Amino acid sequence: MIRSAQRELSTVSGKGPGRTMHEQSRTLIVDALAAPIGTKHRIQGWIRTRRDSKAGLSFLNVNDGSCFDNLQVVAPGELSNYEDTVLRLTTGCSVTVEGELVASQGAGQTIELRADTIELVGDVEDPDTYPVSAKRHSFEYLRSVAHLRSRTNTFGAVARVRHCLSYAVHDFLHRRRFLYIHTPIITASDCEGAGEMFRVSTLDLLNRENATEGQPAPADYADDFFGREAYLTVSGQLSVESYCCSLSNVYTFGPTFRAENSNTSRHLAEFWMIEPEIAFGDLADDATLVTAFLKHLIRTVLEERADDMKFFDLRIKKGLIDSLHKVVEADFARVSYTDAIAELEKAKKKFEFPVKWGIDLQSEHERFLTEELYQQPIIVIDYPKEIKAFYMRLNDDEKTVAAMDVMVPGIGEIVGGSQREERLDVLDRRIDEMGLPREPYWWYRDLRRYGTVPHAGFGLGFERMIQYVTGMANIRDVIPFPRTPRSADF
RNA sequence: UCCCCCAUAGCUCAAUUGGCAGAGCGAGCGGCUGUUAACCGCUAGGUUGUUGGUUCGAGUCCAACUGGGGGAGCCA
Repeated sequence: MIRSAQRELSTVSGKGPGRTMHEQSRTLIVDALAAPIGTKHRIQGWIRTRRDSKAGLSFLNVNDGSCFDNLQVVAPGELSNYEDTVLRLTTGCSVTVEGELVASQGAGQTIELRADTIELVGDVEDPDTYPVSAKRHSFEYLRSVAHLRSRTNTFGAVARVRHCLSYAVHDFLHRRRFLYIHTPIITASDCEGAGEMFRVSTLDLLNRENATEGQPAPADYADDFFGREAYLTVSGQLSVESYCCSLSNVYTFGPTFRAENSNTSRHLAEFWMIEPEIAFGDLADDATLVTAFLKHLIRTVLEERADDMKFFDLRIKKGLIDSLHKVVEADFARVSYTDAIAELEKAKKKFEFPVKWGIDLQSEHERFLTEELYQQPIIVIDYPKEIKAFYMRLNDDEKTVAAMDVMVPGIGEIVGGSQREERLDVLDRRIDEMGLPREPYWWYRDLRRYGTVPHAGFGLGFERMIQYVTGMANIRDVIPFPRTPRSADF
């Protein structure tokens, strides 16, 4: 596919036989901007703006997504197609430009490409209705043209930061000898216990073969594809625990699906989650890992995407870079749930939800703790067992479990984790207490019957991390094509 | 799912008590200029989200629906 697409493109630009990517004579703009003056380049990208000078030349800002900055192309009036092509280029047109890098006479940039040839690859049908014209657009509007919004500064920057973070996740864990485990997307029973699930089925619910008189027949999952009910995963954790109990340090990084009817700026029906799991480790190890992990991600983005981060700092959230630097330097505060409740009770602030030991922390409580009291990311540990999942390890006080939530200013909860209950008798007791059936967990319980080990892990919401790092207010703007209730366009 | 708010030109928004549909940006054309948030002039651009209702008359008032935003819950 790529080969033929390249051939097509090469034909359009009249450059002879097709080339594969690595043979291509194309210079990406990120490389062109770093190349020495006097070198010749062939660049390809999309026009951001065109400015004409009646001194007989035009300026084209061209972007190809390889970095934040555009390359300024100077188009001399002597070009054979200056009148009929260059002067008709509009925002969004794709072009191939060959020329020489020269020192720029203007302000805004140090170098520019003086064009020898400019070829129009793809025209813009109607500049008046081009959806991402050269003006400010609201994020709400851009969501309705999600197929084109990556051509804007903001969404290009988000995509590059997203890639950088994604790469940094693998890099950090790989270097610490974690193995990347591909846990299943389809799960066969509702035993993951993390909320509403999407059903996976090949049954035609609207046209049952055995429907009679408009009366639908009852579902019989024995006839379904898997011969039983199946769902999209809400977490890879239980699966990855099994690999943890043999390969030691492991992680998942994949799509996750929640059918919750959540309509907020920090929920998606389809999102990506990173779930490391460490063997022979406890909650303290888990907290140490998550701290180093988050710091590494932030540090990497600040270094490798300085161009995009500068933009976010300037246009999206003032002071963003400073606050991220502080996070990298300061240690995260670790506070027990019990102490956090005490702090909230002491606080002069009036909360809508009254504070009392045993309650789940509400948004307003989390915000107060991380944004006002500590003013940095905090790790709250040891929650009451009643408000946490069955698999979390029961502490010696018999009242709390070894759970942790990491909350950050502006987002709230970004990580949820725990030490897992490795004692079969305690696990069984907890399953019973929560009114869950033991049977579906047979394999999970097996892990505790055969060479059980203390282990712990956490789940990091990848999009929330991107939000935190970029300052983007809405989670729908940090994933290419967001899926939310009543919305699955593109 | 609950509460509040919104829907008018390609986009962002105006429109007086219910009385002729407006501006800025973007776009097209022209002028000026090694330009870069350019600047100056002209032009085009509308079934006011959908359906129904009240009224002599509805962008404006009422109802339902659809879509969107903010907050809450659930969570990552």
